[in-house]
Amino acid sequence: MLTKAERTKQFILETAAPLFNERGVAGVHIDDVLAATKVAKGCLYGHFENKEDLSVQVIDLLLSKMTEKILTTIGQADTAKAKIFAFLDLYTDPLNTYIRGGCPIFNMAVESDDTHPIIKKKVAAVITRGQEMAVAILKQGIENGEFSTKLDPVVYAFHMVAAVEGGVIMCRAMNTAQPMISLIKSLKAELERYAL
Amino acid sequence: MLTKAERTKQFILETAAPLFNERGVAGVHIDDVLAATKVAKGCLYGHFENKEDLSVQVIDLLLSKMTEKILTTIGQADTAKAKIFAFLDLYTDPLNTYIRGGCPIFNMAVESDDTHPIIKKKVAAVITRGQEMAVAILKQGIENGEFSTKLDPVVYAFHMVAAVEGGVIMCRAMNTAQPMISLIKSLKAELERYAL
DNA sequence: GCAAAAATAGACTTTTTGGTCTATTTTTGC
DNA sequence: GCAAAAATAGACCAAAAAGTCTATTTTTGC
Repeated sequence: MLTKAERTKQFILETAAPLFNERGVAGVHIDDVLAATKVAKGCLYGHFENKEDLSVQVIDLLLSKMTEKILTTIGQADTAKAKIFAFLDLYTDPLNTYIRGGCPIFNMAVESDDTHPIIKKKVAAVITRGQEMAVAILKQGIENGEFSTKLDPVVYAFHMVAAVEGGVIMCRAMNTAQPMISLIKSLKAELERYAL
Repeated sequence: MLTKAERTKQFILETAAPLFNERGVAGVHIDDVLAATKVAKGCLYGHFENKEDLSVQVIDLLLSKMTEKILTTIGQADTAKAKIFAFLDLYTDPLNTYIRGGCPIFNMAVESDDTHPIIKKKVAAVITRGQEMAVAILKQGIENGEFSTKLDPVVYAFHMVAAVEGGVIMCRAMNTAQPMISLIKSLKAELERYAL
């Protein structure tokens, strides 16, 4: 079992995570975190060196939560096609995301690309590993006869993630989830054109 | 001709624009703008009420520059297909964007969706108008026999923009422009499947 | 060339934010 | 039940950021 101190630290991270996801690193202030957690300042600074330290650990949590969510989702499907479809279905409700504020991976990608090399590197790693995994699933699908060899896994993997993540951003900006339905359908149809 | 005051104000906006695009509203400080423009503080505050005022006017400039860029680009093409292709080709180099820092529309969409209703509204309007325009072009293409009636303009327009913008974010995070080539090719191929 | 307009330098104030410190209280886990 | 660990309240400090003001210089446009 976790010690009280470890539990408190975890609680702070979990509570701060949606704040950072919604407002970005530059948009969150220590007082916001104190207000959200209702923890005393001394307590917070007992667990984190400074805002930078807190930010990086929050981003780590956000990224690992998303990764885990995706992994367990596709882990529950058994065919390559089912895995990809299950992944796509994760994006059906962009106004009400798994973690409040949209997809943390892309939120952090946008904020960090010109400002925060440490976070940028972490985000790049997550995106790259995600692409590799999607590619592996699609290759597997080709090998076991689910998909035609005409399917280019690298191209489809990139296209799929780019579309679905771009779609989330558009939907959130326009305040409507509706376009995601046909987008996901269209991405599924695209893949199905290579089904055997 | 513009008065000196008007030219200075415009100069400040133009110089501050890439800063805001790279760092976001919360990430830019007045001193950054002063350093970039080499203008005196009194001068800046003579042209803008406060940071909020400056920010909103910078965002207006960013959005209108992008809109204008897209409009002139597709304006130079004459068929519906050529217009769409010309639009897609705008995204070939995500590491070296028209305005430094990526696409301002999506940068601002991500930052503002949970934080800045005024900016969010402006961004939503630009995205919506963009979608309407793409749809109009595609409909035109169907009417004049370029595309089959099986093409769904609304679905394709959303899919196309979402993919290409999501692709830009991924490429910038991973520091590579390469995947955009095949993404754009793939979006063009998708459209071409409806060509008559 | 001159008066008005614009910009400068930079000191100054205010507000916000980040971070420290201490004495006290609460909680934990044996 | 008790000592150690953890958390609190909140005063305090430091630094950063926003914004004001003034006296002076530069520029503009007739």
